[in-house]
Amino acid sequence: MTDTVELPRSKRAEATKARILEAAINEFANHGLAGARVDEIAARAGANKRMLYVHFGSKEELWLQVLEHVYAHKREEERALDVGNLHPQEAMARLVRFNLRYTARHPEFVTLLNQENMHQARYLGTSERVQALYSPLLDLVREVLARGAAAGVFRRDAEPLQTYVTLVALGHFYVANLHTLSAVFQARLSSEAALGAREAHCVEVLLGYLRP
Amino acid sequence: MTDTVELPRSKRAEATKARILEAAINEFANHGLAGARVDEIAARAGANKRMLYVHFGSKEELWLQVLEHVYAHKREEERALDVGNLHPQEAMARLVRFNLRYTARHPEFVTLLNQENMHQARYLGTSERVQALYSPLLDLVREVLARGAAAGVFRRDAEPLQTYVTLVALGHFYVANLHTLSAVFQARLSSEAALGAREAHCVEVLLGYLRP
Amino acid sequence: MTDTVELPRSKRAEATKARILEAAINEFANHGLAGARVDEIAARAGANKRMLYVHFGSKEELWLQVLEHVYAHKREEERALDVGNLHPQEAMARLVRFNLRYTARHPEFVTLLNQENMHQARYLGTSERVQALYSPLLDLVREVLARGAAAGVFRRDAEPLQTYVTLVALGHFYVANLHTLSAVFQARLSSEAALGAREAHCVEVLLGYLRP
Amino acid sequence: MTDTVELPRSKRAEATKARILEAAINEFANHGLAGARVDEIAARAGANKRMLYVHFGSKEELWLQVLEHVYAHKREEERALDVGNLHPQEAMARLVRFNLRYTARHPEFVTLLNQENMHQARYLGTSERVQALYSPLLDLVREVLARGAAAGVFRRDAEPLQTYVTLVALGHFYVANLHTLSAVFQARLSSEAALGAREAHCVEVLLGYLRP
DNA sequence: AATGAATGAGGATTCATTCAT
DNA sequence: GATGAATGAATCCTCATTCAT
Repeated sequence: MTDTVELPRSKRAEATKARILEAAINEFANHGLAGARVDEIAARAGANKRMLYVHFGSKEELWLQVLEHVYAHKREEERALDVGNLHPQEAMARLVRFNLRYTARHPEFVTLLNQENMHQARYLGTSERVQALYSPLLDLVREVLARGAAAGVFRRDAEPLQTYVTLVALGHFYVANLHTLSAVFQARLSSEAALGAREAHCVEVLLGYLRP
Repeated sequence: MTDTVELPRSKRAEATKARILEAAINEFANHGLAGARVDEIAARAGANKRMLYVHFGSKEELWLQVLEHVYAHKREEERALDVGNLHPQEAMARLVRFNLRYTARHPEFVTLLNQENMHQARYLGTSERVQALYSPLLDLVREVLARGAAAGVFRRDAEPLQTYVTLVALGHFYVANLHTLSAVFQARLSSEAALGAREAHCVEVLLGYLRP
Repeated sequence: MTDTVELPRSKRAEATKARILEAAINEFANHGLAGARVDEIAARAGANKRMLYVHFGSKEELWLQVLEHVYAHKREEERALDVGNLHPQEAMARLVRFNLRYTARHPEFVTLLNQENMHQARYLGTSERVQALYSPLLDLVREVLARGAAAGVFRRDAEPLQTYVTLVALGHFYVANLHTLSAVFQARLSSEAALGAREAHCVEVLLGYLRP
Repeated sequence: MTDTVELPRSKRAEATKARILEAAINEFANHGLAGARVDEIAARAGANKRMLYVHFGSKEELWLQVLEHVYAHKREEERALDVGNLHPQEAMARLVRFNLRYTARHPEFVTLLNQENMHQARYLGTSERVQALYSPLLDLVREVLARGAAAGVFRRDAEPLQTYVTLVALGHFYVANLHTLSAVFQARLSSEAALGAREAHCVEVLLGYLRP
């Protein structure tokens, strides 16, 4: 009996496809759509270049699937958040921390998004799964804001969408600009200490703003 | 001994170089370093491709000069800001608005920065003019924070660097993600109305946070 | 010791092979040897690509079998012609008409032949069934010419081979160049009317020439 | 003084383009559109592959230009024909011989035409120079037919277009099928003797048909 | 006999860069 | 300083063919 059980045929193909996607996320995140190399992706995936085309059709379609994948992944983690029985302020702090930490753990999300924005969302615009991109986090923000306002601990004029964008921005920007900020301020902002400090600050900002 | 006087290059050569830089900013902003085409830059500049190499040496060196140029441009406008005789809250609001509006007016700044971050600031890291990148805005933030704290209208625990980063993030993120946000929320966030609303919100967030 | 009796292959296998051949005729006729796609042939045949290799060995061998097949098919129809009891002139007219109509009904014959000529008959040259390619039509022409000459209704100096080639040429060329002729003369030469007119003309030419 | 005078710049580019076209005619004639290799064309032309794209844009556009070129070349030679002061029969014989000889001297014309027909004249169909393809030979045929009829040496019912097609077919088919005919009849039809015999026969056929 | 996955060589096309004038 | 032509290395993609069930 051995562990290296031969995968059933379709499973094996599925695995190849998954490895290619994984490698593509990496390559695209590091080099962008134009800078990424199809050969490199295949090589890193330990797959034949042809398979990339069998499974994804073209570099651009692969790009789209990568985008959809990282979006879906973040949405999934957001969906798993449960702040329903936390005090509004603690709940909001949790959301802020989650976002910052997720972004720091997944810098590829930031890079890919930025690239797609450079392309004016041309690819996402054609996605049929675009609706799946809608953020559960926005709903959570909305709900927590309402609870906080009702409880009198939050100001009543905070708009959910703006607040959501701000919340996301606080984490996203820091990660997105880690390198240039570090260069300009000659600091290692990616250290856990720096990240922790940033996290505390972001919570302060949002809760400070929301004070009634 | 001779002073290394700047040679009075022919006006025409200077103009050609300027046109190439201009075209490069555009091309790089729209397509990134890898996606940009040297032919296109030369064509748009109405210059011979060879001139690009005469003036800039290589595509990568041109990229670096573009980065330095857009950074310098923003710093220049920041330096022109004068909030010294404004009330701290009005001064801070002014800084927030300035940053958002500048970013909105210069989306290329955002795109280029994001690209450079993807490259882990490899090019800026080698820049000898990096010190010129240091932000006057940060000094302004520091000074206004101090004035506000002294006057008792701002909290005393706001760190200048964190506050500066937050201030910049609020504008930058919005512009950087205009397209994907628009796609996801099916809205035209680039309208003046939307931008105005965002501006008001950002001011609210920062001033709300800074309340003692 | 066993006789190498032809194994009664499964009916199913036989059918698969036939479908592949059919699909190959089409694909080769439309795209030529180099332009034809093995994947497409298999797909059109509703067969697995592997089967193509099992039954035919390679794309080139398949090409040869296709050639032999279409040649054999024409020869078969020629063999079925019976003009023995027709008056020489009517017999010759019949041969002309047959050839033109057959060619029009089987444009793939023309295309495949042309391709093979481009290849300088490299594949047919290696065929072991080449003798099967000898044309019964030539024998018919020879015989009718002889009868006509004997009867005094045909000139006596018409050489059978040249006459055969001319007869074939009259139909073949028209079909072979249908598209470019149509383009150049801006006419729809593939209509039944046009084909009928051409048929009448060809008969006129050959019988006119054969007048004593 | 040396003969290898350096060509003025644009002349040199022109020469490169011409060499590429020349090489392309050869490669396309021998291998067809799909079978031709761009690398091979460039190599044979002694040119860099890139130049092919600079001058022609793509393989398909090069194919079109090749077609237009060979057509134009034949039309030019046809235009140079002068049979106005020959006796109708001699004039017609001259046209037949010219066509057969031209075709034999330019087998690439036949191959290319056949290929384009296989593609259903897709490329010529998009040509803007299609009108240039109209055949002066057709006009000559028309004129000679009229003169012959008027002089009472030709039948009066010969249609010019049909007669033209027949005339062209007689030569074209022979050249087009030289290889398969040789294979089937085990003869060397490309010898001068065979060609001469074919020429005599073709003249006989046409003049025989045209007898009143 | 049949299948789906995989392969590696090769194909058209594009790129940043340099040469010759 | 400026130009048009040229270059060779890559880049994306495709193909006929084979492997492992």
